[in-house]
This record gives sequence, structure tokens and C-alpha cells, in this order.
Amino acid sequence: MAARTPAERIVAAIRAIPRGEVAGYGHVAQRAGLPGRARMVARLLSRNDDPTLPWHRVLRSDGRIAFPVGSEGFVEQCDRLRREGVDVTDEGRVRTAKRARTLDEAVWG
DNA sequence: CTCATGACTAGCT
DNA sequence: TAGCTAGCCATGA
Repeated sequence: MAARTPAERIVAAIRAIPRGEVAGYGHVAQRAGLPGRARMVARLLSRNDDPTLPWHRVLRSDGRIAFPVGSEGFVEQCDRLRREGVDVTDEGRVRTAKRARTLDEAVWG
């Protein structure tokens, strides 16, 4: 096994997100061993070319989709999440079954 | 090396 | 609760 690069660790962390659940950029980064690199995760997804990567499960710290409402990426992410059983409002807000105020306890808590 | 950009976050008003 | 500002990290010109 080759030495995993930070980017690979981030990808692995995203792949570790269970279907129907979501995680925040900061959480993914921290789980990847890169605390404070939330922007690195975002940049990776923006440049990611892996269709098997569940990028749609990655949301902002507010629990909202990182795309502007009505945007193409927003619609796609929203659609994918809904197909996994995740409730998403028109505002892009994601509601987990645990109904936690913060993703911290909703997913990885 | 410096400036500008971005799928971010936390803090303050 | 909502909106704005400053801070932080990586990359590209």
C-alpha cells in the first residue's frame, strides 16, 4: 500500500459516510487527519473526478448544501440525498432522522 | 514572492 | 434569527 496522501484520506473519509447520512466539511477533514482543512475538502470535491465518490453527503457546518439554491449542483445534490432517504428542504437544509441541531451529533457524534 | 479565488468556519452585531 | 466581517488553508497566475 502506497503512502496515502491527504487527498486520499479525505476521499476515504467521505466514502466512510453511511448511506442516508451526511457529514460536514470540517468533520470530514478532521476524520481524514486534517483539522482545519475544510477548504481543502471543498477544493478536492470541486476538482474530484470520481463518480463513485458520495460527495453529495458532504454539507456545510450549518447543515446546508454548499451550493447556491437553484444552482445545478444544488439540484443534483438535493436529488441524490432525497433518493437516499434524506429530507432536504427547498432552502437546501438537510434534516437527519436524529433531528440534531448540529451535524456533530447527527452523524459522527 | 505577492495577489486573487474558493463546494469553509467561527465570531460579532 | 439573519447578515456581515475576519480568519484560515491550498492552488494558480
